[in-house]
Amino acid sequence: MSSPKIPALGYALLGLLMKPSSGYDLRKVFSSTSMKTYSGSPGAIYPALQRLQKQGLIRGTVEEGAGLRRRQIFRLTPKGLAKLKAWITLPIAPADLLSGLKTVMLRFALSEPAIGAAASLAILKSLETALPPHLQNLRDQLQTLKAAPTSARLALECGIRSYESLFEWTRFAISVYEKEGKGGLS
Amino acid sequence: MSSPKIPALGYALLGLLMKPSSGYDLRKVFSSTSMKTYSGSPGAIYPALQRLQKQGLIRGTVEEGAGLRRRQIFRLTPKGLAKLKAWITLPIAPADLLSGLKTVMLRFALSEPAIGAAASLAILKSLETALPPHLQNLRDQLQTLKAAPTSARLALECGIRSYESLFEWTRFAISVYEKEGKGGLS
DNA sequence: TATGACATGTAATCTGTTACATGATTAG
DNA sequence: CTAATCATGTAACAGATTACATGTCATA
Repeated sequence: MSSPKIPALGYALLGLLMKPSSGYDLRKVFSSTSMKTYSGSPGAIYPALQRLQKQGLIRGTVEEGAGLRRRQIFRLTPKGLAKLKAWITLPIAPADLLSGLKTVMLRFALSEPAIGAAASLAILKSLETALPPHLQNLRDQLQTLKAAPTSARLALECGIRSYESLFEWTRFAISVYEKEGKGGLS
Repeated sequence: MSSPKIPALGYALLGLLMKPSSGYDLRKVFSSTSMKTYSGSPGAIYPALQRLQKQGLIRGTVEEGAGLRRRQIFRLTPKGLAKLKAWITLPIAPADLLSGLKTVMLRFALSEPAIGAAASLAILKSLETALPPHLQNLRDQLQTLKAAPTSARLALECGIRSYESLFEWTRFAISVYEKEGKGGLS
């Protein structure tokens, strides 16, 4: 009925808007951090903000402080926060692993400020169980490439190593959260 | 004058067409291997093939063998092969590292069959020199995040680890090619 | 002859890129 | 006063996704 799919950029914006910001602020975040992947071009951000506002997920208010340039500050609405939380807590599908991990990592990065450490741990645990089958998949593919050019085999091996490294990171991150839990934080 | 930019999917198709194939063959490759990232949906592939043909980079011929279904086989033209080679040998820009490595890895995977082992080695060497500054960048960013939520810091650390693992792979791949070189293989 | 897999495509829609346009404010 | 930067946008265009449409061949 009422939910036109929100693209990755939209969720990135919702996540950043947990702290109220202007479009220009958001552009700066995108272009100064490793979130560049989500594109900081004005032609993407401003229309995206308008769409989110039209859907009632954010609300913009024009600042009118003395001597200030016209600046519109956007804030999450309750509905927007709910959408964001729902997206973050989505189960991790095998397809999420195939199509690059940017999306999953964005969800993880936002999980703690948006929901809490428990949600972060949940994502990590489900990553931990989703990764081994996927790795086995890739290793099987490598077997079928014995006759392929060296560069093709090496490229696949690069992918395998990167998922292995991701797996190790996952276990490390889990241990961080479990120590934190003992310490009584959050 | 005559070169409308070719998107990643276009180059992926050119690369696969070093071995003449039909659109359906290509779709199967995309959906059965880890090249799924380049989308194997018919609505993307068939228009892309038409564009490449319009640009004179590939040429399709309808197979008419007895009892066969209508199948169009596409082949690289000399112009298409030249374009592919030019793309593969492009210098590796810092921006290529930021925007995910899919593109670089595709170029590497295709480098050997398209050009030869020397081209593969060249890509690896330029990766080896491009990576350390980028890694330093990421580590600096991590320093500025000391006050950020744990999950945000961990996410960045995941990125760092994945680039470290890529760096190790690069050195490994270089050693593979250098051994091969000694062995006298092309 | 009806079903399902093969093989190719088209149409509507959405999003992002690129490049440009606009106006306000500060620095020299 | 002029130039640069801040801050926001718009317009034209290309490409991808989704869903549907078409026709052929093999099998039951």
